Amino acid sequence: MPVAPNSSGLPKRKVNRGAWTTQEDRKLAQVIEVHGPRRWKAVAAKTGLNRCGKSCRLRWLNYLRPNIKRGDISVQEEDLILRLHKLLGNRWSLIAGRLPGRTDNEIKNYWNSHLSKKIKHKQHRGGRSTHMQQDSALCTDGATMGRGCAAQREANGMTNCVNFTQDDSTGKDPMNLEWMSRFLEMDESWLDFL
DNA sequence: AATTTGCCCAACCGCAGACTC
DNA sequence: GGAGTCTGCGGTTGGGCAAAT
Repeated sequence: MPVAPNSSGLPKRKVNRGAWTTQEDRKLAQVIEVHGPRRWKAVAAKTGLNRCGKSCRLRWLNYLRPNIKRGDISVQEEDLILRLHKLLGNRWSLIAGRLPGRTDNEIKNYWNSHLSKKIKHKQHRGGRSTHMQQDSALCTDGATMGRGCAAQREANGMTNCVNFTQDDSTGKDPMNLEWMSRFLEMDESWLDFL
């Protein structure tokens, strides 16, 4: 396929796509080490890999970033994901922020491949006796969940008990899982009260 | 052994909000 | 204040692999 010319009449540089190679990873890590993980367009340019900024950012956040845990989501983590999803809906980045070393992409994938099925299965078997199941049903259906679901909670003031800001989800000062579990238990009793 | 099916996960896409000039 | 650009997010896709047929 011919490369479309840009406004200057020169052919557009072909953007590299697809899986990252170890050489590309190394180069990206080197550039980020020097310039930091920001100004992604500039980072992408400095790597000389013909990758777009978005692609570099994603690769860094989901794979190259230090302290990333991969695979083997523990029972405790799974429980936490379920509870947080119940509270926040498809706000994967916020959920990931409460699970040190986990990425939003990983949690989203884990939810879509494991937990959503688990919940469906449970509902099918055991009816919908708990509010958890009810809430999951509300929040498991593609476009209707996510921002909308969490936004509704916010509108109801339900997430105001804890300040889920972007800053504290960066992993600098991750809350431990026990603390979060305790908070979620509190939140569940509060939901019962409603 | 070859083919089909289903699952997992990395990566891309489109959008919205934040930021900069 | 408005236009253009950048960043971050959630949804979706497609390749690779293993299990099933």
